Amino acid sequence: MANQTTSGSHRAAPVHTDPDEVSLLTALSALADSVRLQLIRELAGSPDWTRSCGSFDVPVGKAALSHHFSVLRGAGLVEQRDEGPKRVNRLRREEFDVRFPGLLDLILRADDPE
Amino acid sequence: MANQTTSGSHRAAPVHTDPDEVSLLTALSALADSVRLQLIRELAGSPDWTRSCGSFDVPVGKAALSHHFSVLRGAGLVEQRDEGPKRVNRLRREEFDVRFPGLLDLILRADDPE
DNA sequence: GGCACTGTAAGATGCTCATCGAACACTCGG
DNA sequence: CCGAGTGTTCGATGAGCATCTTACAGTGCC
Repeated sequence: MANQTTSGSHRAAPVHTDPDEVSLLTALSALADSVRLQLIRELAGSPDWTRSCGSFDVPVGKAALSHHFSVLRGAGLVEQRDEGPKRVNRLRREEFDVRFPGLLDLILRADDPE
Repeated sequence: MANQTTSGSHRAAPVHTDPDEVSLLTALSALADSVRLQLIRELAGSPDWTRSCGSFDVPVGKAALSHHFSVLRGAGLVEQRDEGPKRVNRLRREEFDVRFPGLLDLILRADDPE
């Protein structure tokens, strides 16, 4: 079989959406959730491809977690790749920033009034 | 009666929230709605204090419309003032931009892929 | 004062979505 | 080949929210 970039996996590849095809409403809806914000921030604090889905400290079960990553993929925010039994993540900084300039920076910088 | 800045109104003044007190999640949630996006865009295209609530071309009844404006006020996006029987609006561009730099510009510029 | 106009408040409804539990699929190491 | 670890899918559940209808409260004009 064609040797894939990652390392041959026989699993169903995760479905990605290019940021260019994402509507503003979709992007905002994806970001308007505390769990997903937390995921993005935590992901931003780690090097690319170093964090598996289960390695995030969020207060939801793994089913919900899987759902959230699906939403983030659909919004062009996260890219995933299978690495052995794990699915590792990468924040699509540049690409997303081209589509929605400044939005990601805003999310990562914002200090909330609490 | 005390002549107010606007012009004396005996009505309950609309409750506003300062953008500084708005959390990122609140702002994003307020923006993650097609009707409210439409309101903001239409409002941005008109001079301040020239648009009454009922003057917007959105596909909802006036009760829902009133609700949406309430959400926008709570997110520090819109300021309202009573002018006679009407309630006129103003987009809080500068103030909101200080709290969330670039966000409003992003919303107003974004061309959706359709 | 009465009436049209404008917007809010309250209650009901329906839909979307975040969540969970359980079952399943895949990978890797013994 | 089994078993532990990882993640997805499915069905169900519950909460939140956008919406509507109806009723109500101001405002201004005749």
